Amino acid sequence: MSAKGELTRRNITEKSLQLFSVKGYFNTSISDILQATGLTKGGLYCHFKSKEEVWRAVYDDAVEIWKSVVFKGMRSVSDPLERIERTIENVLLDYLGGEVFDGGCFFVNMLVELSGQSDTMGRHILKGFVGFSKLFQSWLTEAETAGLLKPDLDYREISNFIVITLNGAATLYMSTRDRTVLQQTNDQLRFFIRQLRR
Amino acid sequence: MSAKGELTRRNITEKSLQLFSVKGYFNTSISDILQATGLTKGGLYCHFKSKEEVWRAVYDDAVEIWKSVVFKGMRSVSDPLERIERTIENVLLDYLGGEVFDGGCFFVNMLVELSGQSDTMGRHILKGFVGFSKLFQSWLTEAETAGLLKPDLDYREISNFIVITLNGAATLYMSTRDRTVLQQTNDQLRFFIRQLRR
DNA sequence: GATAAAAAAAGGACCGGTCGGTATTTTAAG
DNA sequence: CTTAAAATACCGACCGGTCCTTTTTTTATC
Repeated sequence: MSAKGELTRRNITEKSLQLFSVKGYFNTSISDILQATGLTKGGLYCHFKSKEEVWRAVYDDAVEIWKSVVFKGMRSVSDPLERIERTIENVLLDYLGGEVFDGGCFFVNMLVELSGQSDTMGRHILKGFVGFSKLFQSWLTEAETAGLLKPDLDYREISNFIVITLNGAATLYMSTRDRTVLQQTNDQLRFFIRQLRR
Repeated sequence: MSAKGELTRRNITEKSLQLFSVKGYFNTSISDILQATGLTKGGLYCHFKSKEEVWRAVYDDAVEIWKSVVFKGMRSVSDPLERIERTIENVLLDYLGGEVFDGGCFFVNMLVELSGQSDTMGRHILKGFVGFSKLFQSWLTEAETAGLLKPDLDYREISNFIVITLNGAATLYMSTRDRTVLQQTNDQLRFFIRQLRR
């Protein structure tokens, strides 16, 4: 793969990422991608052997972009509960509010569209959300060993609740484009997290 | 419209409702609907003049079904805060947990798929969610006048938060089919509501 | 209640266009 | 001169929708 090849491949995934975000997987056609990239079919299928393979590359790219926004400067936050608060804020204000992807949250959109349609793709996305919840769980455990938490909390339930709320905010913000939705959700979740402190 | 016509029309909307719920709007083809109903094109287009019109009829049906599940026996609940709790429980355990629609929540699925794709359809769905939030707001106002609430609460923010959480639970349950997600979300929201009492 | 006219429902062939994907050829870079 | 990248033409299948015909149901008349 030459330098030029690498470049067009990146061009394909970048443009496809926005198309999939806005139009969804099924309603984005190969022709849409060709038009956006300025390629022809031969050019595209030289880099990917199917539409689904384009999607997988797009998904991997999207994960990297998401991580870079959501965990920005997170290493320096030592308090695990504050780390959770900051991550939530990054998701809501920087990732969603920053319109990182044109059509809202790529992952939520794909989860809704592809769950029950494509087992493999659906599971692929779900794994990401489960991993996100598990990360919160690990931070809560960290907080527990540091003696920061009230007793008898269900870390899985709490983590799932956070992820659920973030997902819900993504769908409502995508359709309303009302920033107060993000700000208010952030306020509510911050209050929720602070209640966990002993 | 004759008696028989009414019957097949209902047959079309019933089958299409499940198809749209599971496969989404764009990925459900007219052929899918024909196969599910046992009709041919002439038969279908005798009752609806386009795919979008089928969808609108399906949407109206879905609203009625949703209402009948979510507001079941709600008239007899005089305490507005309990009414909110009961409605939330109905959404989570009866509507979502009861698998009223095969593919999860028809409305959330459609909101995600159609927002930004079809302005008219997207707005149509969004209006439903806004109305749901406004209903909670009116119940909170009712609770306020009855002296049940803590002071200085933002009813719009609270109502949106409930709707957001319900939407998030719908997406996560649809993809996991894990009932504990519903039960735990219900617990969290009930706790949240009870904190509002003075 | 039988009968015929009118209307509704359904069938089915067909339309142009688009779908994802393939095979072959041309172009350009190393 | 080799090889990767891109262009082009093409494939069968399917898309939503139209048109016209046939069948069935409803309605009006006797």
